[in-house]
Amino acid sequence: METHKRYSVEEQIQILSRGAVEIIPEEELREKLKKSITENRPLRIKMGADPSAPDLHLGHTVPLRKLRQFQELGHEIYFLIGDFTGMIGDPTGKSSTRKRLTKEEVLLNAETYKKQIFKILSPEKTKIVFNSHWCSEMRFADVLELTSHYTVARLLERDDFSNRYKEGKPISMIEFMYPLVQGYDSVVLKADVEIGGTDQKFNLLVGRDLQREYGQEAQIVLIMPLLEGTDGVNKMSKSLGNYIGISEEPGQIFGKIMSIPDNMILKYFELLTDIPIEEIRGFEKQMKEGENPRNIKVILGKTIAGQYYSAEEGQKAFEEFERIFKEKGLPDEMEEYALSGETSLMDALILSKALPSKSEVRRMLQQNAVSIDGEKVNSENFALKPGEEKIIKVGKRKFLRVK
RNA sequence: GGACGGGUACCCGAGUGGCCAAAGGGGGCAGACUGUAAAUCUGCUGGCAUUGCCUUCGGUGGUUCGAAUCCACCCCCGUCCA
Repeated sequence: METHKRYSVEEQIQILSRGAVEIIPEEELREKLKKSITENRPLRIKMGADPSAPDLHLGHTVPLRKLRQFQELGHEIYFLIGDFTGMIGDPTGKSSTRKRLTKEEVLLNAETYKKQIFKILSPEKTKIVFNSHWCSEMRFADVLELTSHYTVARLLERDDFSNRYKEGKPISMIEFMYPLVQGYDSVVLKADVEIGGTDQKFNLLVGRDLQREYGQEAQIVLIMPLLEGTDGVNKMSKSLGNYIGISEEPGQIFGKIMSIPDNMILKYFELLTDIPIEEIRGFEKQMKEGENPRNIKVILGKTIAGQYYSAEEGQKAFEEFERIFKEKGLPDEMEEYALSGETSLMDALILSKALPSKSEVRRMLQQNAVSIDGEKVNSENFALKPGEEKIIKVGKRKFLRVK
């Protein structure tokens, strides 16, 4: 798509260090970039992904956006789907092995990945590779060869391992192998740079060592922070329910952005948008000078929702939001439920699946959380008649249109 | 192969015969206050039902008027010894 604008080494470094926690070592990255310019050869950038969880959220986009920057600078991306390492599971001490996905499952997940990562990456400059291709071909002798290049002492340097070792907790051989396998991927791919979250630092560094052992130039390790979720505390994850999915509706994305704690605003700008750093500094200054952080957050929400849809959609999401929460209005679209006859409020809420149980409905009524057309209601027997359109609101965010 | 410890509601965790739908904390939800922020305060947090019933404490059987609690067998997890 983009014709080759030439970026100088320093320009590249500046772009690439945005948001990065560490570049190990930065000097070597300079060397590589310099060589890449003089030899007119793109660098090979590697990032590994878990084969099992293809529902991407903003947290995943942090390293992906870094990959995109590399692409814009003319480099080549190797997006590695760890279908082989996936059956080990990155060591956490929780479970040492996971069930192996079938080929069909892996391919299916890969398709889902593609659909999502190409919202960020350009397909032309992305190669998708599977590490089972080379890993499952290895014979036992090859595996021994690999292990001969590393020592137990060095593997024990990993926090997770050393802690467990000290505490006398088990470390299974298979998970002990994990960093070696991941590092070996870098050898096979001849990676120049590998990108990963802070939790990946050890593994990525093993890659450097192994490449040297196999007579290659060591890869640069570029560490990106783990993004906190909407709670501002825990890293964003689906299981914690504090995530913002990139496939969610623009209104959802905007609303969720509005609910992040204030102290996350600048970080989100830096890691999730292309807004220039100087401008972000400007926001910081404004807030220090008393600007209501909410207004800055609105810009953030519009920008991010806009990135995955369009500026107009972002604007629309914002207006919708204003209407609902500021002016206590109603959203454009809401769940609908068609009455089949006169129905009590109780039954309508249950049948429409707005609430999961009758006890829950009673609780909500007791807590003054239910209103019909803006009037608080406390009786479960409130009669709803077909033909009379009414809007039921439960709590702050749940709307139901019955007719 | 052996010794010991453990499996309680979404999570952690108390409970060792009835007062247990099960303490406490976390999380979640709702209300107030706000900027759908943070902090704070209050309430709710198995299901059904107009104060009663049903299901739940790893599984299956048993003892008992009555069991999360006692007994038997089994399954699972962890630590240590071999």
